[in-house]
Amino acid sequence: MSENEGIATPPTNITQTIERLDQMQDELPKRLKQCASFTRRHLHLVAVSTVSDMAKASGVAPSVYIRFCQAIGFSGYSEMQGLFRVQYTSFRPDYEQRLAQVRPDVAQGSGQLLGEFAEAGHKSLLSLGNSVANEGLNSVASGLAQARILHLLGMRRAFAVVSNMSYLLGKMDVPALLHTDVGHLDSPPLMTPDDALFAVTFAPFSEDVIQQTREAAERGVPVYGLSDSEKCPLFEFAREVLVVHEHEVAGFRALNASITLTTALSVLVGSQRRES
Amino acid sequence: MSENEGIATPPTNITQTIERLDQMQDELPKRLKQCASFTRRHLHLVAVSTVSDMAKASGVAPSVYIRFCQAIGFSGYSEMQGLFRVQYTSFRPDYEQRLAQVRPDVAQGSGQLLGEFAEAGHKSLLSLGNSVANEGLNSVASGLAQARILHLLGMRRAFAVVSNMSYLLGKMDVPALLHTDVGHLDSPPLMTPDDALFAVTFAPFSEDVIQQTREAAERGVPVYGLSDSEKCPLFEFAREVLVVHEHEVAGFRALNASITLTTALSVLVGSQRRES
DNA sequence: TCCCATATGGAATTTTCATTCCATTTTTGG
DNA sequence: CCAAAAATGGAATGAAAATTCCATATGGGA
Repeated sequence: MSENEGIATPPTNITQTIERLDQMQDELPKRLKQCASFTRRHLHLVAVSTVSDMAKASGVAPSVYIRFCQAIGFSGYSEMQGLFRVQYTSFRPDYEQRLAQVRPDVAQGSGQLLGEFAEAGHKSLLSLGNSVANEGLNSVASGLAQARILHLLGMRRAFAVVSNMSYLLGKMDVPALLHTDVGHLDSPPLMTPDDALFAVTFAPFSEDVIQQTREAAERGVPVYGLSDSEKCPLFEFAREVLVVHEHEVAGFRALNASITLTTALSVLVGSQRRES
Repeated sequence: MSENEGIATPPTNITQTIERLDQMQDELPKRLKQCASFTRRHLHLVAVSTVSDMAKASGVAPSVYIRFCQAIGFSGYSEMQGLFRVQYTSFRPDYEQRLAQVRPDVAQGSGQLLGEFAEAGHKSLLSLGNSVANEGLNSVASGLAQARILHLLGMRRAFAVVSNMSYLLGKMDVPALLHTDVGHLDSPPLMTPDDALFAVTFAPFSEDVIQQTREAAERGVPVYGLSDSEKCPLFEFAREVLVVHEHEVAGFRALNASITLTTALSVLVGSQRRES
């Protein structure tokens, strides 16, 4: 009988749960095996789902799913769910009470620091939604979509942004050229008025990027840009400049808004190109 | 009275929820403000907690917390929780089939698309808070901080991530080397057991990166990594692997969680180095 | 083929949780 | 300092979820 079999020792962490899942996979009856299989593939759902949800998704009755939890060693679904919830939270009501009062601005530990950056990320994404950028996004996209070759230019902090664009555009078969050799002489001749240049530069603005972009504009190349300031020199000669604001933590800025905006932009360019 | 005040329109996504939270912060009574404050800083807990949990953590009675949810515009806690839970359920059976027909979204317009990417960004940052990654962050940071030279490796989508790290670390005078020549022979000899290698690879995993990393590990180089899957081959030979989940829009993923995590990581490494 | 052990699904029960209600406290305006 | 309005916390209620129970189905061995 199932009463006195295995010494129902409940797994104490996710790792143990996975191990037991894998090891019992074979010796379980059909329906219970379904539970094991689905659960193994969707572990993350346990924390936020009810038994009926998990049962339905596994293709079994709720009671069966509970029996499955017990077969694994838990007393029931609740205990298993508790394990997954704790794993997600690391949170102690009693201790947190204090923190609820005051908002510490300075990062202290690492968890703290990651939290601060996540918070800054949320803020950056929020201002992205409010920003004027949205309006210009479409026209920048169509400007870039018409280019024979799309040149991407960005240094220092901006380099990650353009290299991400380069990857995305390449994936969508948009001819894009990531310039890594700013300052060299071989780049300008590559660009023609049939092309387009997308330059990214954040304050303090890279002189190389500005110079290169200015020259391209003077040669008749359509220039578009992304910056974090209205005072960016790009405004002087670019057809359109998108502006994002990245919130900072301890003097450092992540690239959430820039990456998100340029990812959307790249996808737009890709889809506009496909249409024509 | 509270009956006819505010046009109880419930927020329909994370973005709106955060906005409303920020905007109402001031005009709320004391206890409700506590709820807003705590919730704002622990958004990721909503999906996996009960009202009593959230109430206790905010330092208020459960009934108060529910009143807070209603002040925000929700009908109650359940509705609010539902909003935060759906982010986990995005690949349930029903939704899995939709993957094919996501394309049409792109055609809808740029504002739409940007908004979707921003929303996906919020979700990614939330799961970053939930992720087990946090725990390992510290140990990865100290592992990397001890390296003589920190080697950075990542291709395709991951390249933007490591190039951003390269910039940040350079700015903090941490000796970091961004490998752009994966597959060439000159790289391996550069790495010694005194160094450390940080590799980033997302599914489907780049064979070059895996190969290069494996060789380094076999040569005694401490290896750490970042991936978006528990099945990443890096787990076989890395000392520690951080895992993030990026939400996608129309089959494309922005890098919010990855960039945020690695930015925090870089800053941690920088500050740990400065201490020694 | 028949019997027994085991597995299964749905209904019944119990527990937990969300929500509302109300008495008490606190704040606001005069 | 008082009255009226709002806010608060705890107890009561209602809803939903977890768990158990039991009648039925299924499969393996005689």
